[in-house]
Amino acid sequence: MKALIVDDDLALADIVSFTLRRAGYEVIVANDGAMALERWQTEAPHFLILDLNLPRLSGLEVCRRIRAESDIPIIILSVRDEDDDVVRALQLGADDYIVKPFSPRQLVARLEAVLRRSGSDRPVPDRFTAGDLTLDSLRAEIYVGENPVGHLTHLENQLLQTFMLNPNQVLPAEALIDHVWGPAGGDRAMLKQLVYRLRAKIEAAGTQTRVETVAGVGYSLATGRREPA
Amino acid sequence: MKALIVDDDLALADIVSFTLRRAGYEVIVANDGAMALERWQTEAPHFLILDLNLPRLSGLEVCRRIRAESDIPIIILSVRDEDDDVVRALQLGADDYIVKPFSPRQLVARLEAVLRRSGSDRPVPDRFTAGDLTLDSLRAEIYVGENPVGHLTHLENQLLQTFMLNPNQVLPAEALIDHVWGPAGGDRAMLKQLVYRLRAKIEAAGTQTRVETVAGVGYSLATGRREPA
DNA sequence: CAGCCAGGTTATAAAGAGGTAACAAAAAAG
DNA sequence: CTTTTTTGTTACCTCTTTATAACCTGGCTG
Repeated sequence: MKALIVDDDLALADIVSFTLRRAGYEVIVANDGAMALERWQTEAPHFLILDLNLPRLSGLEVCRRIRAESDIPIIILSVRDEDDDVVRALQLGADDYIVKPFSPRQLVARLEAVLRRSGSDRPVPDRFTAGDLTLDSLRAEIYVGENPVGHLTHLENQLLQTFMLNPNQVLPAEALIDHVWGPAGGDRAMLKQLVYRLRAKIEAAGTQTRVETVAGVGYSLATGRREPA
Repeated sequence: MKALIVDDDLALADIVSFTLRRAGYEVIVANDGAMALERWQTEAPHFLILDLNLPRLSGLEVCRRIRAESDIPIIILSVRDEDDDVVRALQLGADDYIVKPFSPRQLVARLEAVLRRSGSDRPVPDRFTAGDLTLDSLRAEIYVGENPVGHLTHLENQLLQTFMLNPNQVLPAEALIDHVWGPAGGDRAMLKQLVYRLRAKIEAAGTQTRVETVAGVGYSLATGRREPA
């Protein structure tokens, strides 16, 4: 997820930049209004952290112009905390208004609240791939390439999903049982049975990917490629 | 648009209440946490203004419980302005956090920013189309092309509308129940029945569009066209 | 070599999900 | 206040999914 930080105070921009990077975002910086618009166009960031007091083009104006064309989340970060400023910025379409000096933790929390609400936060991934096999965990459907080749039951879906989150790794039986049935929900006999049925389905699908047995320990999803060291 | 204000300080609740009413909102008040949940259930407000420091059930707990069942906008209004409090509230799913004493103008501006972002401000359009089937949700009338081909009941209308807002997507049973009956309002048996009745009507209408079952998950409205990747 | 695991296979039973239908309660219409 | 429509409830049936048990196999150990 890519952030565009707009601030003419380089030290400030650095702090914000550092904060967001640490929170796991990619960061681009612009130092004035005109540059902000340009970067916004060329870089297509996912959201903006915008100072109001900018050379060349005011923050409010930047906000207005971007809002005219895009619905991207915009968070204002400003020294001014007059009611008028806040209200005007929000009315122009900003999503939040934070007054400097700001708390990094709060900035991130507020940002994530806005992202959550805007729907641009990463939705829980519902599609997994291992080797040539793909699982659509929402539909519980498996594919080889583009072709649907089979339908899984709840438990099979759950199990394959666990495998795909840890491909080419040996997963102890206990861990698998926990992931599929939850704690105190399953036993080895049930897992054995489930593995058997899952194997039948993915073998019928005609894929390289297999569930391998690791005697005495558990199972592992082999993608056919060499396992990374 | 209906607000639920939750605050044990009656004077404060009155001020907020007055502010929102003047801004054109309908207002309901609750004075403690338990009452808040009850009112939320019975009154189905469009958003919450929530104090944190409540008798009987803390504001955070109210927030958590409501978030477990609903996506309704929640704005926290609290005297506490510790970073920890703000961050925790936002992480629990609150949309904004305003510190008392608050500015009425700013409260309204922030509220409206959240409502805008949450999409609850734009009126639901009253005409939907999916494939060759059209729904006039105001009249609860369905058409194939220009010809009216059937009349739906309230619930059927609600359900089809939900489908048409997300065509060709798998909608989990829970989500459908929520949209049709609201939180804590329906169960699978009722949904099953409702789907059965809706299917009868749209099948009788002679359309390509169908409600498909996704076993173990929910349903999906299939328009007959290829689904977008 | 006999016996005993662990794990694969097969079979069968229990549980559950979903479609259909009929009916009763509640709400709306007249 | 009666009649009609809508909604909720229950029951039944079928098909799928899941659990359980029995059996088979091959490797390992005493």
